[in-house]
Amino acid sequence: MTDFLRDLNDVQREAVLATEGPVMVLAGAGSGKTRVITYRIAHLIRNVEVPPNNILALTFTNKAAGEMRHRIDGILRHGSSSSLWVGTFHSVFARLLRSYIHLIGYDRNFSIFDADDSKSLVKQCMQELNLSPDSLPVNLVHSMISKAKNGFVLPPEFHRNAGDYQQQKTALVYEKYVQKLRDNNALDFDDLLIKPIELFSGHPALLEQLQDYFRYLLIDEYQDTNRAQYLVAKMLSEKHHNIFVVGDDAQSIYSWRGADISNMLNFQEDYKDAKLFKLVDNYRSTRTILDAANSVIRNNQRQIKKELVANAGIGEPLTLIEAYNERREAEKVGDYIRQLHLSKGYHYRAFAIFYRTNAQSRVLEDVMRQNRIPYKIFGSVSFYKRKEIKDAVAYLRLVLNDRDGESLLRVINFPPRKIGDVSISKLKEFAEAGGMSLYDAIRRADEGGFQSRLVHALKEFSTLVETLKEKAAAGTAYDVLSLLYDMTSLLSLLQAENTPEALARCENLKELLSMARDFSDHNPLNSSLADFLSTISLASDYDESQDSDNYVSLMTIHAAKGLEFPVVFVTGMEEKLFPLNAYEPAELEEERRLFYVAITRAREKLFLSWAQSRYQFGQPQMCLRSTFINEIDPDIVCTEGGRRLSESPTKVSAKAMAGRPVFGSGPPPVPARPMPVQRPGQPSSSAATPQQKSSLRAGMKVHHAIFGPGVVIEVQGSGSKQKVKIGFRTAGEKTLMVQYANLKIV
DNA sequence: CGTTGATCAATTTTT
DNA sequence: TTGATCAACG
Repeated sequence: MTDFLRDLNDVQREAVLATEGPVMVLAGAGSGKTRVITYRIAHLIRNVEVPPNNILALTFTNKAAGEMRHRIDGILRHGSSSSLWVGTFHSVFARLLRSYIHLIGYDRNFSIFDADDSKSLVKQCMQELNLSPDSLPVNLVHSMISKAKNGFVLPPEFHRNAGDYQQQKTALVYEKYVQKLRDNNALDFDDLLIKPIELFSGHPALLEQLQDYFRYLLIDEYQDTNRAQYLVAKMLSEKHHNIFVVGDDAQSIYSWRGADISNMLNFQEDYKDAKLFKLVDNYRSTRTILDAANSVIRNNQRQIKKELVANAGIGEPLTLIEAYNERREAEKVGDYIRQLHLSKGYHYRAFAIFYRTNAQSRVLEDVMRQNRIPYKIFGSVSFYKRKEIKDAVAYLRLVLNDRDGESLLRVINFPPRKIGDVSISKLKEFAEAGGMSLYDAIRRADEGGFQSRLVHALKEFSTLVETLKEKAAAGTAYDVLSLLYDMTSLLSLLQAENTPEALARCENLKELLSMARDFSDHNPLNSSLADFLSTISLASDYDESQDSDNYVSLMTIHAAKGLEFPVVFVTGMEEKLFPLNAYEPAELEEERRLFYVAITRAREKLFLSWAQSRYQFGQPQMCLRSTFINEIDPDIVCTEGGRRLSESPTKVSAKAMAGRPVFGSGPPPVPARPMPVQRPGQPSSSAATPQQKSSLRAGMKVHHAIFGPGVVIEVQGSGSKQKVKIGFRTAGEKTLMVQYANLKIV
């Protein structure tokens, strides 16, 4: 009966069996965290005989939720996970809110605004409040509001606590923003966590009903919960106290998004009589890799002390790759991959290349392509963020919820139907004056005193939407979408453009259509437009499981959490890149946890690489090796030559050179090793131009690739920001940035 | 009303 | 370097 529990080690089993009361499992990297949580659920169902629908398991990604379901089905008989509540915080609460949100004055067909939508709403609020984005950047306001929401700080409290100018103004925007969301009958991502709290506080009977229903609450990646999530979990578990959380404080890497590691550190105070289990037996990595991880994380103050214990052999030392610049770095990584692939038989899928920032992926990608190494970049532009997809989805949202002004504005002139900014502002005024939503204003366009051409265009638009609404009432998402494509001739318009981009967009739209069809097929009971929209609003590309294709994986370290690879390259190990500008000790600690995550992804081999110089914002910058390298025991790190770091003669101590541009106005510093020979046919980098730059003088005759011949009138500034005003024979006067102008002196 | 060119800014981003 | 945004044109 309890056969499956034999797969667990002692601590894991105890954690699984402690089914009653609060439990926290501190699960180090690779210690079988998912295993514990899935086995516990299986145990609850099989042995404790808890009905599956009384179990709620919350994760952070859809992928993790899917994985969990899959593994539970593997332990129990297939399909037994179907009535379990397993999902992300966001998707589970979105689903609950569809049933109960009318209690707090929303319509059940609320739209879910993604980050772009909410940003544009913030922008709109700021415009209405006459706040210039120069003194108060939209992004800052948006992130302050989001942080406030994640911390469950509502507008009144935010207003009270607002200190400086920015906070005070943000408080005003925040109030307006909340009001506008309501007018749009929309929730942003953060609302999906906050609204349940508001709902439960105002409706204790409902809360109690749910407390009894979700008798067993399990939360994965607890170190990443923010205050709102903490509160909602606390509310749900208040009655029965069966809250089970799993996490690793050392892998908390989302504090900048409001994740609060205190939730984990204070668990035992928050939940009286909480049991604590520590999983430190690692089943993933070699001892050397774990030694490296342990020695790095030891430098953090704020943590629960634990050291991972290896079960695998000692393994090989880490390899430190030092390269002249980021291009060489990428080439070296490519060389190692090819060599390990050819001589040691590693599949391409065994390799992962990590980087701190997305910008670093470009060179790596170039080099992989040149070397014919199959690769895949994770987390580039999401499918759902593509313009054409957002446009099509906006139609669907509007059909479901015609108060959704964001969506309306997206599609009112898509495909183009001659309704421009001017018409839209007139329409807005009309709506404002009549206290209507924009869509109502459109429906009553003939009363607005608009030009008849505009009235006609608006009527046509509302007829389209109304027809789609009728379809939505009876049909599936697929039906609505295909009718939309038909009525707007979307696909043929794109095909007519006949550019590669237009055809790609066309393909994407077809893909969306087939997704809608799949969705209806797989969820015959919940295939309404609302269900489809919820699912895709809360989906991301990170959910894509790695299929069996054989490629090298390129991703940011954030995206790598939860994954593992036999061979890992951590690139860009440089000061100010990794750790990325850490102004406060807490930030440095988070960067260190990120490094810890990177290290612990590796099973067998770990390479760390850095470049002495790297282009940043188009400028080559001198780089210093990351201090994180020094935190690893030098006995377990080798240079490419095979020497232990501990035996290496020189330690770079070039603090004085920090941040200095490689090619400034003065003579270029001598590189530590000879410059690589410029390959023929390769575009020369800016290294070739400094002499020209500094030698430009007024009166010189120059030649420009586009504007042709001209004479220098004036030289402004120096160095990288140098500009030059040139009178061209044919093109007239122009002021150009010297570094990009590519001028030839005649 | 839609296109072009200048200007400016630039982490990480589970949902 | 890229990309996003906005003013000035056609």
